[in-house]
Amino acid sequence: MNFVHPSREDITLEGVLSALADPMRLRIVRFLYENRGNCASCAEAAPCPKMAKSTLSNHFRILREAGLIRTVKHGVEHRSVLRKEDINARFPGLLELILKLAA
Amino acid sequence: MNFVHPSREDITLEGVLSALADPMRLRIVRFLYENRGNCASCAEAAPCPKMAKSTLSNHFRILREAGLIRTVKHGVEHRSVLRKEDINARFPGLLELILKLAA
DNA sequence: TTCAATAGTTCAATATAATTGAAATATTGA
DNA sequence: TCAATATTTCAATTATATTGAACTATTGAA
Repeated sequence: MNFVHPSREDITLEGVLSALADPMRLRIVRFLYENRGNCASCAEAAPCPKMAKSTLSNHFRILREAGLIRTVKHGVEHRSVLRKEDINARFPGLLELILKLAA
Repeated sequence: MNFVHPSREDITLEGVLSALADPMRLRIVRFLYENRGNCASCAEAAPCPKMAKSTLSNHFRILREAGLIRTVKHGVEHRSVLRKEDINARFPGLLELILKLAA
């Protein structure tokens, strides 16, 4: 169960936009952003308590495949960080603007 | 056959992002943007020649319902304009940034 | 070491959305 | 009146999202 992450160059605008177009995923990203570089488990970053685990897991997979987060195993948890540098290198200002506008 | 457009306040970030997350729709929006306020028929703004008419029509519907374009009948054509002012009033800088980054 | 608890993932089923060809609608010009 | 044009609507197919249930991996306690 090791995760596949796209390299920085493989992050696409289409992928980023469609990942962020979902309100639940945007809330996950905001949480990670405000977590300032710290990892968070899926449960910690969950956008709402009543969401099915499998749905949450799927949202994390979409964020991961879009290149927005990086996930590593850490004991029984899977911890994710926002790939802020990669996203800003590829699409400068986009992440911050979207988070600001979604406030 | 008159079109329903959301009012400025009803334009949502989610709607705008998911409308722009499709490469064909992004090309339509780019075309309209570069058209500088001028209307364009569906056929003129078509992102690729081989796309089915019904698919194109559906993309215009999605753009319209997201509040990105305004469409009016003009003879046998349905002409669309980008709702630049409305989008910028609601989400300042977003449209220009996405178009720039997608360049 | 065994076992239960925890955290996520995968699977299969259902529900929702996108794509397309074909048929329908509306407008104009001959 | 009729054919041409531009686009929409419809129905079928295909793709994507959501969920509960079963599965996997890791840890901590008895």
